[in-house]
Amino acid sequence: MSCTETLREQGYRMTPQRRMILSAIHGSDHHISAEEIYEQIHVKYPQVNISTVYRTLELLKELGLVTETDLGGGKFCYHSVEKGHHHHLICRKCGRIFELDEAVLKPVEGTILRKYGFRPDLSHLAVFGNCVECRK
Amino acid sequence: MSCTETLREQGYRMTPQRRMILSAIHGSDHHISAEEIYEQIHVKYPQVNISTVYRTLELLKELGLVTETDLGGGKFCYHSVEKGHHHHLICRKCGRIFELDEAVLKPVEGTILRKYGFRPDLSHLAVFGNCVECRK
DNA sequence: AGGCTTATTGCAACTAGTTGCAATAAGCCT
DNA sequence: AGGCTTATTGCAACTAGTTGCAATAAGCCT
Ligand SMILES: [Mn+2]
Ligand SMILES: [Mn+2]
Ligand SMILES: [Zn+2]
Ligand SMILES: [Zn+2]
Repeated sequence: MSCTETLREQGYRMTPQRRMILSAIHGSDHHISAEEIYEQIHVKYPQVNISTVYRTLELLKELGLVTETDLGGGKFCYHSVEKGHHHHLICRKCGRIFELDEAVLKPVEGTILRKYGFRPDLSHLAVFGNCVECRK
Repeated sequence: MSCTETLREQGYRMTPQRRMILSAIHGSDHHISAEEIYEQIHVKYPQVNISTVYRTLELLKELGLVTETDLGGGKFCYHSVEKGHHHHLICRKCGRIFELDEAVLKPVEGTILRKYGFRPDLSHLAVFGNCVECRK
């Protein structure tokens, strides 16, 4: 199902602003911040307000179309859920970011569900620590 | 080793402000926010600035005396590391917070270290999801 | 195509947290 | 105890993100 269909299905409307925000997210091959999305749109359409960007990201998160992660730089980063399930390992010393396969945390999901009856959302985690290089 | 000793050992100084902030954290049996710490001090000593609270919390984190967690309310929460190692399960629907035993994530720590050479800091995580009640 | 309902937007004012800088005060050394 | 070095503070100005409200516009219904 397309993003537009998902929106419409839940009673939300597709607006030019939302189209531009989605296109910025889908067009970015890395994570993108709210500020970066805003700047990209602002060049062509300066009347678009940054609060619309934040509100739209909030909505896209809720609809499960976009994931939000705190990668430690003081800003949240976003990407399309279509880009696959993975987590991030972030080095506290050098700041480099590595991908962590979803499978590594899968067993824990079951353990938490059985032990606490709690279904954790382990779909896009940021895990801080120290990388190979920085541990030497 | 006491908090004062840890500070001194690293060349930091013990000030009345730091004493008050530490005492607020140690005195609280739950998690406490920066704003709450500030309010508590402000009643008696209105000249103390909130930037000092934020800066001190930053330092105490770095020294490993205090843990910081985003429990989802838009504010960070703090508590003394002395209060034991645990993680939090936070329900996205009802907002209730449950404790998750550290042991549950221990095996993952080893897996990540072996597979990626990355030493993750899994000492105080916030895991979002849905609780028993809200899954019914 | 035009009218109507109501979701969405831009705006302005706000909140949590950060940062540079000059004034202050820990605490070392005599 | 008093002087000196430099870590720390208060202050003011800033950044990322949020929120209430009136104006606007999606898209349904005729
Ligand atoms: Mn990612
Ligand atoms: Mn805790
Ligand atoms: Zn590193
Ligand atoms: Zn719940």
